[in-house]
Amino acid sequence: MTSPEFPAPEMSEVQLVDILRAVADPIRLEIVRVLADGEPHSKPGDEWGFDVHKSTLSHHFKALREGGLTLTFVSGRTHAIQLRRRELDEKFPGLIDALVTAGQSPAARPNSFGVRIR
Amino acid sequence: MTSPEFPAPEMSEVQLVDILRAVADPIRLEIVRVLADGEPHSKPGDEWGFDVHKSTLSHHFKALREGGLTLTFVSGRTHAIQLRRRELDEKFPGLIDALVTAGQSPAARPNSFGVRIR
DNA sequence: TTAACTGTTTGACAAGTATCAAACAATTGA
DNA sequence: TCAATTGTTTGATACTTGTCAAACAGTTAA
Repeated sequence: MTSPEFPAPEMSEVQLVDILRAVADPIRLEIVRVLADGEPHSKPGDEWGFDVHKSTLSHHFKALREGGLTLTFVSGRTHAIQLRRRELDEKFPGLIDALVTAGQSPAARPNSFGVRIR
Repeated sequence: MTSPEFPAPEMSEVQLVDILRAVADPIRLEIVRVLADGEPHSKPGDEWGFDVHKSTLSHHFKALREGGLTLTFVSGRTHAIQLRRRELDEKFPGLIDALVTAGQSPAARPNSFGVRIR
């Protein structure tokens, strides 16, 4: 079963600065970029490829959740994490996109038609 | 005369995380929002309306400059600060816009940090 | 030259944070 | 029931950071 989420703030209480503090870390920023599709991702430490202890990774997941960026679902003894993409896009328009897009080559960036130049 | 800028990094060396760390502070975020027009602004502490010591404000200006967000110009005994808007928009499309646009209703904002001048 | 002005730099300090390691809790499988 | 699995929590530590206060440096005015 997928049930008791870990506590996360209401989006109405989330301030822009909270979001920025949460992503102002290389590891957490990379996590957000991976989660950008808005789908749930399982979070076994191994698959992320970060060279940090599992407790450190857990600390970062907590920072993202408490910063208002993600939700955590528990399913058996595994957990899943999901970016609150819809809520974030509504309250902070363009922010997640900017975080994901930044640094990519211009050709890889979506244009106004949502289509990539080939 | 307007001349010796303080040292600022080349935009090619600026990482997204540096930018995010620089704006992940209430005072610096507000400064960036004010500077968002890309024009030079004089920086006498009084006009910003923050309730911090002048040396603290100077520290924040330095953080923005070293983070790659701003340039500082010296003119006589006054200084001016300017957001590197064009460069930032090119390298991090939509980011500054998102920071300025994001969140609170315009009415709720002018001083959402509760800080005042001393 | 001397004093006032504008802002930076340095020093000190409290608070926050990224990290590892070990202990812990819940679940699943044998 | 017992052991393995998955991830969190707690404790310790080193590092970073936001802040004030005081000293400093360059410029302008008297």
